[in-house]
Amino acid sequence: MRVSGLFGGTRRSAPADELVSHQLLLRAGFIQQLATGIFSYLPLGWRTEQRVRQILREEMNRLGGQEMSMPVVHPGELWKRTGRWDSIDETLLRFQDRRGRDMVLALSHEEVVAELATSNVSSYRDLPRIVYHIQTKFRDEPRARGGLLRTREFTMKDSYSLDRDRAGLRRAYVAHFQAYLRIAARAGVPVVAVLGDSGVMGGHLAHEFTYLTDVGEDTLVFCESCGYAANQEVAEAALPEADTEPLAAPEEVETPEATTVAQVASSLELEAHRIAKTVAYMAELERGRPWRLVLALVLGDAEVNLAQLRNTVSAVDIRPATKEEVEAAGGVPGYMSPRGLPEGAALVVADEAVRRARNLVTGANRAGWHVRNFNLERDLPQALVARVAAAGAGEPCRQCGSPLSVRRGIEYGNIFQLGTDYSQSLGATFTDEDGHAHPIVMGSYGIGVGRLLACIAEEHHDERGLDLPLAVAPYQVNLVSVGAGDVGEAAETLYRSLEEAGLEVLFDDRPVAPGVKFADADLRGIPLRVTVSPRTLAQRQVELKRRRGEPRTVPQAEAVAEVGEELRRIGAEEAGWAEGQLAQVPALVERTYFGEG
RNA sequence: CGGGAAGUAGCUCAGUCAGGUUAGAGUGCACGGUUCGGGACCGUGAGGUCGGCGGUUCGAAUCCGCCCUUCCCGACCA
Repeated sequence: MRVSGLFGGTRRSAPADELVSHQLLLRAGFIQQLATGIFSYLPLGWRTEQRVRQILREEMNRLGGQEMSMPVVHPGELWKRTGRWDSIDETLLRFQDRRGRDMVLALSHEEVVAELATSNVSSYRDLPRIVYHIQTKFRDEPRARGGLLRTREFTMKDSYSLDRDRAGLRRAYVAHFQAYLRIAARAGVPVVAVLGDSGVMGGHLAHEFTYLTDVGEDTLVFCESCGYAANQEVAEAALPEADTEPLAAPEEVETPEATTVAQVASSLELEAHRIAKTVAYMAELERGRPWRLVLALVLGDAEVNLAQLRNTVSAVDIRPATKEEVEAAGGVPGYMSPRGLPEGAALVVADEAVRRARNLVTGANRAGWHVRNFNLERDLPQALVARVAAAGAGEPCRQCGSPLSVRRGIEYGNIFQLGTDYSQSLGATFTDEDGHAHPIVMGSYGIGVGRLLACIAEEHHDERGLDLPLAVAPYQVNLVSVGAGDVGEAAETLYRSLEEAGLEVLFDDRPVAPGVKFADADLRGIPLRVTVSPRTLAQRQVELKRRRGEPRTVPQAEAVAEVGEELRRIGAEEAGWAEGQLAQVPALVERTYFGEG
């Protein structure tokens, strides 16, 4: 490809306050935004996307996946049958066709796969199967952000496993677990696997594959000592021992101006974890029904784990309550607790650690007052008890007791053990050897292609621009001619020779100053630059330079061979790096819990 | 959806507080010339419903109201 004919050039500037990786993808002419969270891929970006897709295909095929294609537009009816029409909020984009029928833009394809299975799988002989496609998804996210990090329209590689039992599901799950690590390694992105939330996909066990970076929007909890790793949404710290001190009688105590945990702790001269903190939320427990006040009770030094709270009360949606909503239920902000609220005013969920502690301090629902000697089981027997406190840095690991650490990351893919929820609601069954019908056991596995691209850009750039791995770069070689005349002809000849040798070349043939070409080459991040100039030509040589390496010259006559050799070296180095990343996989699989079977 | 900010040339932004000639810069684009190994220089030129609608005013990019769009921070996910 000639730069002179390329659709989409580079830009000198990009909007401020965007992620660096996003700015570079914009400036390099890889992507362009059309609307919030909706992007076009320009030719260079598209080629990189295709490279990533190729890696996905190879790894999916390798584990026995069969590529296919499923529709983007689904009848709403199908989603009503699995309940997701009601259980998913506005993230699911709904509309009607000309006949007034409900339709949805797919945000994943569990329904369609299960529906396909009803007619394409009938016997245990038709199992196991793994199908996948790489296709557009739409999720009307409340807030798209960070360029490709979080878009509304995006490409996902989603695969689905169909098995007769949990043992089969476990095999497919482990195969994907390994493949996802391989894919990231091949794309040049270091990732870790963490326990994840099964969320709207339903199901039981889930892992997420995360690129660790401070700009990530996920919070992960790690134990350096035993390797426990989980998204904070599902992370659990070790539970404290149950208190054994005798229950004391409740006693109101005046705490003027003490509306925060810190103030109460200091005013009563006690530690924060001796306080039962109440956090108020409003939850939509059933679609279309009025929202309900939900009070979460955690120890004073803990934060509420919203995902866990949401799962505990099976909420469709949940958000922090406003002061007005708290007051409407009879609560006094700053001094609130579920204790003493009118019967049924709120759904109360207490953290297990609160249940185990005795004689805590909590709000009196009266301005300026708290209560000593609060005991959950005695004073609030109706409260639900669950693990709704978030595991934070420094808390003891549930597996080994070592202090946990917290980091940020970008989730590029995840895997779910679905079980039989979808197959049961859509009637996807198979017949076993004895003629009995059973629901098919399903798994689902997703990778965000654009998000992976964002991770690649985040990992591979410097102040000059992108520095892409050969495995995903839009072209292998960036040929640059400096000057016209003989140089131009020599460059043309080399361009043809490189292409004839089967190499993918971006040829900057524009009649512009060398500095412009070099700056653009650096910005686009193609791994190998080849320069033909009067200076090199005078000695019958051309220059080879890796994106971040030192230039060297090679004889003009051997240029094609030298370029091929250099590309092989780059490829070998990347493969070596990937092997290093993957060396730990067997141990990781060994110590990772994948469920029974 | 809550909080904050912004919409002016293809792009990045001044100008708006304090209303008043023909609305600016840099960059990009076109043409000419000089250059030719790190976004070089000189000249000429094209390019704008100042996000939209309404209001105030002799007069609105500027003040007021409503709406739309976009970004950032929170609550949600590949």
